[in-house]
Amino acid sequence: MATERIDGTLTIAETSELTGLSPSTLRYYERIGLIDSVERGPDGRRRYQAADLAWMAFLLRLRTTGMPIQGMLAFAELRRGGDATVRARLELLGRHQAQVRKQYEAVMRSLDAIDDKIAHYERLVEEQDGDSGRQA
Amino acid sequence: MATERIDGTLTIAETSELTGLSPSTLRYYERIGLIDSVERGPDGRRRYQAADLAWMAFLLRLRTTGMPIQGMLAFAELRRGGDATVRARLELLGRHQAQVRKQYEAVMRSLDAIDDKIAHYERLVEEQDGDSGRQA
DNA sequence: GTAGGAGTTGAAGCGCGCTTCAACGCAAGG
DNA sequence: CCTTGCGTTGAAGCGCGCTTCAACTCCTAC
Repeated sequence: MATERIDGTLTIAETSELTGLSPSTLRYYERIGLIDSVERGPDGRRRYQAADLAWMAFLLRLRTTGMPIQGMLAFAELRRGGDATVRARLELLGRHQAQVRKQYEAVMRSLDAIDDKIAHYERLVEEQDGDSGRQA
Repeated sequence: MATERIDGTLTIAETSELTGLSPSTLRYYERIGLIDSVERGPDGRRRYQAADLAWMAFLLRLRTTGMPIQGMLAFAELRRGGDATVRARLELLGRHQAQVRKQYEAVMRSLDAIDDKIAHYERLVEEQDGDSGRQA
């Protein structure tokens, strides 16, 4: 960290480093309302707080599990609605989870089938190796 | 099946029905070389054979596990190369599988974290319910 | 004063994976 | 003959999730 600030805030570059999101993506997420408008320093530049980082970490988990931006946006909007929306958020997450698990099962079934294909190819390769002496 | 054909071939509509791929997608896949050029009836229309269906089923498994079209295309091209490419195909599939498993570990970790969030919200909801008598 | 580096904005662009469109062909049925 | 339905083609369009670009503003160091 080149310029350590006395408050715990981070520049966009540092936040980018920590989250793995590019500065452009950070600005993009803010623009579309996925991240609440970030505080600015006296120079007009963004200063990310710990709370922002925590929220982004959560967003990243949603993204990792395949939630589309529209879904994350819906969650972000509920969050802005405060305590009254807790139940709705719970439902949103629950539905997402069920969906992820369902998809995961489909993926695993396909992966098993691919396994079979691999086994098939392995037999082929063995035959080729075995034949190499006998063939022309 | 409205018009059963004496050979076992299928129209594009029937193939679409069976695979879940739209006719447009079937044509698109053929155009980009993901599916080998399909035989035509005397009227110039596509007639899908059993072998085509089997290949598509395999492609769908690759797609379900998140392989991008470029990857499937690479596999399709190897397949056209015949027996000589069996080892390369094996490696391609192996790399893909390792990647899928790795990614799904990340997904599962995120899902666990989301579980925690859900548990957190559930506690909140209980508190709200419990407080409803005591609060204004 | 001036150059460099990090940041800002709005708008345009891009790669992916299809989907849609427009114009046409062909065979069967009324 | 003419409509209906299913198919064909090449080209354009689209939604998603960013990324890139151009023009500008600050601050710091020299």
